[in-house]
Amino acid sequence: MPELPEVEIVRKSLDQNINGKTIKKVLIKNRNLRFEIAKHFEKQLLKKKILKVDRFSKYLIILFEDKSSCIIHLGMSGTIHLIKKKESNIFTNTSFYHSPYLPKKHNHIFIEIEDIKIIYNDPRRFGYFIFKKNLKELNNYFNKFGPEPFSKNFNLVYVSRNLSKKEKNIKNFLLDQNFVSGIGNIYANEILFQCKINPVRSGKTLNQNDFKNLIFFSRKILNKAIIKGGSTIRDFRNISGKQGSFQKTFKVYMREGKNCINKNCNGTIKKINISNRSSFFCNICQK
DNA sequence: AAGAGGCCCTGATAGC
DNA sequence: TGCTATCAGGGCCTCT
Repeated sequence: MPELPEVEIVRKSLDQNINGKTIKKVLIKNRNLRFEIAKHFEKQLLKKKILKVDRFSKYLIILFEDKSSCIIHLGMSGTIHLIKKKESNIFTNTSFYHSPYLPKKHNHIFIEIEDIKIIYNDPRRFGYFIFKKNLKELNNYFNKFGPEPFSKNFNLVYVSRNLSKKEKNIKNFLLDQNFVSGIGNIYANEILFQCKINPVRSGKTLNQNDFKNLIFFSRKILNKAIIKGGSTIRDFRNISGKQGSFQKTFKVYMREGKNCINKNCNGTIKKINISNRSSFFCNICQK
């Protein structure tokens, strides 16, 4: 599901609902996610007051008042669901409204935060939760990552220095989180279309104008996706069950065989495999 | 050292 | 209907 825009949508709605509240209960039904959830995880979260919900790249960061934190990665299929406590029962028991969007299977983690219950669902179990004791540990975790597209560090000098003379193709560069953080397969395809760059082009064949476009359109596409509430393919929703709409504006992703949307271009959208990921591009205007 | 590919896992869909 | 094969928004690990 989630690239940077989708994770940002989740972050925003999660922050609005749990900011300033205290964790009352943690229940883990299945510890066997991408990495096994640590033995003392429940204890580490219990009674922690939430300062804010942050995000870096495709990672959610629940920051606590004592500067400890919980990193959440949603993998390919992770979703977070939010349920509010029933008003009428608030003093009598802990029953919550049932969310119509809560799947029946694969609900692995339940966290009660005062009048809110959040539930982590993940069929493929590629996601994970990690607790970090302090800011130093948290920062160390993201040390190896490249800048987000929005960062001032993702600039012409940086891109030029990293791509020039490299054999690796530009599609794999955009997916390489050590080069730039937060772009996944959908947005990599859409960004390259806007840049008019063929995904198989190697870094060393690109010029300064290509680098400028890569920076500009990475920012533009991700920003636009965030404004549109992310992309809903398969069943992505924000934690309140609302769908995104950026998928309606896909220019190449999932458009194999269709006409290029650019006026004056007679091209057709092609689909090829690059490092086992689908790549969609116009065979004429992406050179 | 850089880069390609396998693999972790379940579910949806297509084809027979 | 039911089988099998293929593919999916990520990224870590291993091998060359």
